Amino acid sequence: MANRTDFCYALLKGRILDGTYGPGHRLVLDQLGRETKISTIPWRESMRRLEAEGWVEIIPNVGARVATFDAGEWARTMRLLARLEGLATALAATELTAAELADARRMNTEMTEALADFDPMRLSKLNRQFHTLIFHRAPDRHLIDLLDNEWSRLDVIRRSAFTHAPGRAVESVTEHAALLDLIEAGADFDLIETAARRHKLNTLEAVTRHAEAMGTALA
Amino acid sequence: MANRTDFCYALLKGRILDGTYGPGHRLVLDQLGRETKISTIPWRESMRRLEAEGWVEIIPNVGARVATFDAGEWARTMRLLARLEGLATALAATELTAAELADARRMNTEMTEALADFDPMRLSKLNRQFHTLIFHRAPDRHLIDLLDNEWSRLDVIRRSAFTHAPGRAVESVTEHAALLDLIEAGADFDLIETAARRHKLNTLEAVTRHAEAMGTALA
DNA sequence: GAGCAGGAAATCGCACACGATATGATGTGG
DNA sequence: CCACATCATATCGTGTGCGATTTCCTGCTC
Repeated sequence: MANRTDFCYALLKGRILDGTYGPGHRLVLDQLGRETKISTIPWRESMRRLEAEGWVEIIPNVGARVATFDAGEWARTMRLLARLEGLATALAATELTAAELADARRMNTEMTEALADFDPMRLSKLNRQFHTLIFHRAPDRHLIDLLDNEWSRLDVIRRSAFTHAPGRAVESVTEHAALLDLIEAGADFDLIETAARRHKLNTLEAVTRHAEAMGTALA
Repeated sequence: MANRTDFCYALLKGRILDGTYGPGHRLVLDQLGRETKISTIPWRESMRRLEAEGWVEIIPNVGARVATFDAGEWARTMRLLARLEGLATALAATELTAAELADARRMNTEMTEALADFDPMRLSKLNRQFHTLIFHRAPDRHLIDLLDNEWSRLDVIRRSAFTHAPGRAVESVTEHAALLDLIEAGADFDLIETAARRHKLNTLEAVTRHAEAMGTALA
């Protein structure tokens, strides 16, 4: 622990991401301070940072609470992520080593297994790992940070809004394979960007269609 | 002034954006505190927020300094902005009223005047206003915040790296008009997104080409 | 003169204390 | 019974003070 502010930040963010502090949960400074024997100041500072990142809302003189996302936020995040990840994937394409691509292929194979085992939790984790492995090689630190943030946001939203489309996972694995083929073949930048964007948009559209069929408004 | 933290945040950010505190400028807590009769705590909190937004770098136990962007940051930001603004413009298209579109047209006309007057400052301001007017109508708060941040980042970077391409402004005005035509004609979402993205990428490519011709590495 | 130990100065990090503010409960007039 | 002023309580906001850490300077050793 370099300093307490970082410790508080990590603790809060961890608890928001893992659901311990759900949407709307009040974060009371004194309370956190008493529980941890850390004064309110590091807590307060960590909350400022979380606020700027969009995880917490602070109302002056009233307090902080964990951000709550409305029903449309999942769709909006996916829509944005499609563009960001399209770009990052195309940028990463020429940076990925053969070993990394092999890793990605392995993950995709594991996804097939998880699919056969009806293990959606594992599937979701692998999916994120797969894409994270790729876009983390994009030579653009800022873009990577944005992507990490949006992915985390998706995870939190998913807990409250059950987003799912039957059969989509199978297609997804196929699209992953096709994407890797493009990258290995040294395909054109725009081609890879479009494929990666399309991949995310396909999920978004599948889920939207399914939600509509179930009579649930999503946006 | 609701509270001092917000005041400090606004002051710091303003001075970073207007260049008073240039890249690398050290932000010493005690010093700011003494100058303003505000204790270090609000300063420190405002810096946490600025750090999360990417304007300031804080090194534990050492201090904060205004972020410095390397030569490639302008290009990376434009590259990202192209995608974000493409999306936002397409989203905004159906939201824009006739009055707002008329405003946008007027701004574009003013740009022609500024162009004739060789007034690059005014040109740049109008250009940002033009795009801001449009993308602020996108029904996605988070996306708008990201865009505002990236545009500000551009402004700061521009101060250190003089980015320019002769003749590009003329084309830009033409492309603006074409973009407005598409929007008014109720063109397809993808068409507008592509046009808006292309518009930004054209600037990026023009500047890159010009920089290369001048022998200046940009990326 | 290079390298390292020791110490001074600058600055950060954080606890504590108390004033300021918001919110909800209580009471009063109509 | 409702509207509104009053007050109690919870919680935030921030000034002050001091210990902790880093940095840099100095001087000793070889």
